[in-house]
Amino acid sequence: MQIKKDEVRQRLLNAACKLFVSNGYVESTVSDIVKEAEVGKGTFYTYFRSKEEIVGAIIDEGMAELSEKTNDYMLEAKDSKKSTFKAFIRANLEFFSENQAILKFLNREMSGYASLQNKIKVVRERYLASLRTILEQELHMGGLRKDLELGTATALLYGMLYSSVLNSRADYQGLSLEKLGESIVALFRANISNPALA
Amino acid sequence: MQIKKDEVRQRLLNAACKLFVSNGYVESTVSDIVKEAEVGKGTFYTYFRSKEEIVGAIIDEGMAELSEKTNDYMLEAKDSKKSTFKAFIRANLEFFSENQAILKFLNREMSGYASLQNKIKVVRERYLASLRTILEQELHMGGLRKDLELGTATALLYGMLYSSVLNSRADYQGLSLEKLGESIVALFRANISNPALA
Amino acid sequence: MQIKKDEVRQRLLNAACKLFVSNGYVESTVSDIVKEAEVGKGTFYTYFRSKEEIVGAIIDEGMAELSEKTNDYMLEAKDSKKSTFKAFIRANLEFFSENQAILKFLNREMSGYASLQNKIKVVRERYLASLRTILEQELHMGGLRKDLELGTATALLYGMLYSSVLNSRADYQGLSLEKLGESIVALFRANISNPALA
Amino acid sequence: MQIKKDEVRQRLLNAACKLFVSNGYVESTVSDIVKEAEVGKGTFYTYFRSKEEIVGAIIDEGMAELSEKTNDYMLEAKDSKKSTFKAFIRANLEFFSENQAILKFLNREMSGYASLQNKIKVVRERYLASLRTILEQELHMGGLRKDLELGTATALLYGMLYSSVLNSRADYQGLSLEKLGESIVALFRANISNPALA
DNA sequence: TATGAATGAGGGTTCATTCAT
DNA sequence: GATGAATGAACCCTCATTCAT
Repeated sequence: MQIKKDEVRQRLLNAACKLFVSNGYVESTVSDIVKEAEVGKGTFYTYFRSKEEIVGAIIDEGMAELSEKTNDYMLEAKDSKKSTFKAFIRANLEFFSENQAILKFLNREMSGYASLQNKIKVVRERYLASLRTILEQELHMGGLRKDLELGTATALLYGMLYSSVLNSRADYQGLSLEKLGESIVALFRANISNPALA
Repeated sequence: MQIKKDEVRQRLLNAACKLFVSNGYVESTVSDIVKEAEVGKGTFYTYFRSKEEIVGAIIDEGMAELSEKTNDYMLEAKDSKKSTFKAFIRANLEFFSENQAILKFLNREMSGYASLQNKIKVVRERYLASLRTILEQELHMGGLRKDLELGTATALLYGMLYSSVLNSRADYQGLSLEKLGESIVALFRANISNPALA
Repeated sequence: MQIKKDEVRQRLLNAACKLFVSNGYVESTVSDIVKEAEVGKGTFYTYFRSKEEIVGAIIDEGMAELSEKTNDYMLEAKDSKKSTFKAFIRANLEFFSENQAILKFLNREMSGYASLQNKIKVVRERYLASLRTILEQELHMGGLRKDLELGTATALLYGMLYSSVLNSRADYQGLSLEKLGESIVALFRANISNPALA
Repeated sequence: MQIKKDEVRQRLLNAACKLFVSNGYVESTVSDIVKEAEVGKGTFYTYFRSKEEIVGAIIDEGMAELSEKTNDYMLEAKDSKKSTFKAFIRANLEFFSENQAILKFLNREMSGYASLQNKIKVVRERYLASLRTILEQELHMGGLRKDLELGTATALLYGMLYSSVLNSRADYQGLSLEKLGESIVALFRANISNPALA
């Protein structure tokens, strides 16, 4: 019964995610979701108190996955004594690329639904903290230029990653994740040609 | 008559913009807009054929203003023989800062309303072209590091400007536009320690 | 001024009639009417108190014309000592044929607008009275079968004329007014087996 | 469940029919219909996709019923070796009297609603065909005067039935369906003086 | 627990009518 | 008198949510 219950919940979650991503939150009705999930309409309300609540659940799921992956990448980088910064950037771009749709959806709909605002804010702050941490580490290892204040650097890194994901497919088809990652790292590197700053 | 007419139109435009920004497009009803604009409900349809149309009008107005300002800044920079790049970055940050709300709205809602998609895409492409142009000019003047491909640089610059605006107020209250602008320029400069380019 | 005033009134009347006939009453807006009449919207209300009132005016105009024609026909028939009955039937069919469009409109929309009901009822009663009169005359002249009560006969005659108009063009293209008129007369004639009357 | 479902549907159908007849299609709002049917507003759209669709349903249901009744009457008349013509006329008058709405629809009270035009046209043609058939049968049996062409007779019969019903209630309260039916039959009879056919 | 018919608040939009110019 | 911008009541319809089964 527990198994069955969770299976239905997951079906609803998947259906909602799929529809939200392709049609947007407002244009995806509860009727659409239960039809996609192949359950009765009333069943939706057995698992989620409201349509808004299921978005929260989707975010939670996504962030859990992101968190897990990020940790994996960082551990892996540490183990292999590689640049955690470069690895992190690359890992994030890849993750975002894989989850582009849901990220676009979250970005798109983050305002306008008061009850979602807080959740999304928390999520972003957590993500920014992880960016800051990795920049801090890299700074300590001497790999970064020193003319940037950490907060500023974090914000700019966030912006680059963020827009890379949101716009990449549509506008910069020529840009590979590889190239983007390298360019971002390069921008933060002290100065590759100037040994005094390297 | 003409004056009165445009005044009402402008009131509706302002009201819609304000509400779209704070509540989102879907959550802002025509009833809300006319209440905010202090006109009758039917009056909305004297000036705009539909709720969707007013969004188009908002974008048009905003882009006209942006275009005008950008041209002004570039001319001014050329006249004073200053770095057009630095001036441009600063000008854009300022403009975005002043029009943060509408930019947030546009970013947020660009999907999900098919009829708006095209307009927004065009607008973004125009903006990206202007970024590319300014980077190209700076590159010719030897002020930019040469390890970045132009397309990549454009994308990253866009990302930085973009997220700076979207997130600055809420999350990085400490960051002044001044500092942000300088940091962005610095990231793209060939060599920060070279006083000639500073 | 009087002339001008009436000209505008007539333009509105014609425009309304044309639009009502082709699009129906509900689907013809006051905006449409004033556009067709090439006057300002407010002008409509200088000449008619409401949209409903203009329908009344159209009916009045039509009935005045019908009344005039009917009288002419009856006088003519009396003068030439012909069967006023046959002449009347024929005259009515012709008149209906010429005014088919507006009659269809009136028939179509006669219900549903309380304020029109009365006017149309009066008009129909006046018309029925004229039918009754002509049948009465014919009866006195011995030209009609005697197994029909006058009221019934009037109602049935009305029905035949009525549906002839409403359906003729669309459904019975083969039926000439000539044939229809003769058939109707024949039905009411005293005895078909009487060759003299056939 | 099935029973309940159809009961609500039928309540809506009855309410709509009643209101359409008394107020017309345009003046009968969905709100009116659901109020009359004593269901919630949304319930209307559980059973009918639109206000227009319920008209189609009314026509379909009505015509099915008419068809059934007509067949019954004709069979019964045949069995009892009575005049099928007389029975048919009487049956139609009775049915239309009870189902005035159908007749109004048949006569396109609702023109201007393109999607209904076709349905109504088809229905009317089918009905006219049935009138023609019954006249043909009667003709073969020698019960009808022979000076009428079949098409003309059909059109005239339609007109008599039509206006008898539509106008009887309002205008000729004195005329019973009985009397009307007899008069119509008489008009078409070969020879009224023949007591055997009277 | 699962269901889906029932619900009604609220949405965008239309249009007859008014009234200041 | 002529105008058309302004108006808001009323329309049809949607959909998140409830609840009896």
